[in-house]
Amino acid sequence: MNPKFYGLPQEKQQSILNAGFHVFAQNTYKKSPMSEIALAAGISKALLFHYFHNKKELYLFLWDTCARITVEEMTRSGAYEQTDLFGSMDHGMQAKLRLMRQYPDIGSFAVRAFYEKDPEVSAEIQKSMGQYLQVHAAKKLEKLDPEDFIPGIDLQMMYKEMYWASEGCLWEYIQRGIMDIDAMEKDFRALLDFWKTVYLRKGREEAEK
Amino acid sequence: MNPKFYGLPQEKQQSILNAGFHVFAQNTYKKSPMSEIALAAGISKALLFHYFHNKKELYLFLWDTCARITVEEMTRSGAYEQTDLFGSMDHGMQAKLRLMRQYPDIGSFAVRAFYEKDPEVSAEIQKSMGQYLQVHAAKKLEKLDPEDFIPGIDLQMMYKEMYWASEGCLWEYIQRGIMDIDAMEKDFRALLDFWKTVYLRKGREEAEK
DNA sequence: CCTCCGTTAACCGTATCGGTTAATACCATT
DNA sequence: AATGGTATTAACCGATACGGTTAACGGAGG
Repeated sequence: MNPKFYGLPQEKQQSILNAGFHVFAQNTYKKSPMSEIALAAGISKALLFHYFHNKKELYLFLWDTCARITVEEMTRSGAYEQTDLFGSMDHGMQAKLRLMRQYPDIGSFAVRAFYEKDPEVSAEIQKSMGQYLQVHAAKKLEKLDPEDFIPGIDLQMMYKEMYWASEGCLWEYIQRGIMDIDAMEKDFRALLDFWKTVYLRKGREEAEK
Repeated sequence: MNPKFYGLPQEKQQSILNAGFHVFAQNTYKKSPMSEIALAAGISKALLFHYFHNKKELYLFLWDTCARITVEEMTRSGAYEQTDLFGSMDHGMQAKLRLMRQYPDIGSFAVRAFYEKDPEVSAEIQKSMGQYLQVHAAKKLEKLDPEDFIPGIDLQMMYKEMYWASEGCLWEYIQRGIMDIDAMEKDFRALLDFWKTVYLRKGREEAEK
């Protein structure tokens, strides 16, 4: 990959990244044409090939960038430090939303790339994704104090359920293709508040009044 | 569309449908080649063109079939008659699972087709989807008796949350591409049970013991 | 006027597309 | 064995789209 790419104005860099995320998110690797990416980025195909010597290189660069900025944003948001469950979910989602504001298609791209089957890229994707996802769920659960929650609740199930609900909410927007981040934030806030009144002992007591 | 298609053995018909669902679910309409569908269905491209005169016809046929069998399965499962909320969700998901067992990619196809932008098909998709989704949520909520649920709960939010969670759970499987329907059913059952203990007044009382 | 450099139009060889055609393979009837 | 019909396909067609290259354009600095 041509280092001159980093010399580009930030804005141009982002529009190229976003064009790549967008096109690769919609179709298979093989069926995502470089010409389409160049068009979406507002540059010529030749120039795109000037910055990235071939399609594979661009694809893997996008993948690495995607992983890098996600981890960056996550740590910067402090999502990993938070001890309070809802607090850390809040920070995490905050980070995700900030990301999606800058790179609307980064989520869809990440999922597609992760499950991409094309032998030209799949191996390297799988190899490099070590840190990228999860692991945190289990550790997060251990630290929870059951006393904070309503009696008898299955905390693991609760966590899984919350995760699915936020993913489901996210996907509703992603699929629709309308990236209204503000609306997403509102929805997610509502979810968090709802969970607090339902799952937290304290929340329950207040709601019953 | 050639009526001889219905003369085919059920098994062959399904394999063609599934091939279509699969390929069209993975890529845009324009970038989903007929040859690939034929290959996946185990027939020649020429024969596929014998049953469906052109790509557009096959696509719209798949869409109609998708809508038809979904409604069929839903009504057959009795999901629409049920008055109890969890009961109707149970029946509904049961129907969905049965569908996905027969047509693993029908879900992904439906979503993609619904949001397809290609002018060659998008208009007709939008036109014909009248009954296909929603409407039921609002009516279902009106019939709920707040006395059955824990006091102070926002029923609309609860419903939305449950919907998102099941969608999120579903998508996790769909995205992964491994259609382990039995595992999905188990997960969904667990969700339902969890919700009952958390949201239902009766469930809460039992759990607190 | 020259040179450098970001940028692109135009090009190249090849692969793939939607769709057709003419010929096969198959099978029941005579 | 010859016949006729039907299911199925290999081979083909013109058009287009692909990844990647090249030669040239245009503007800024000297």
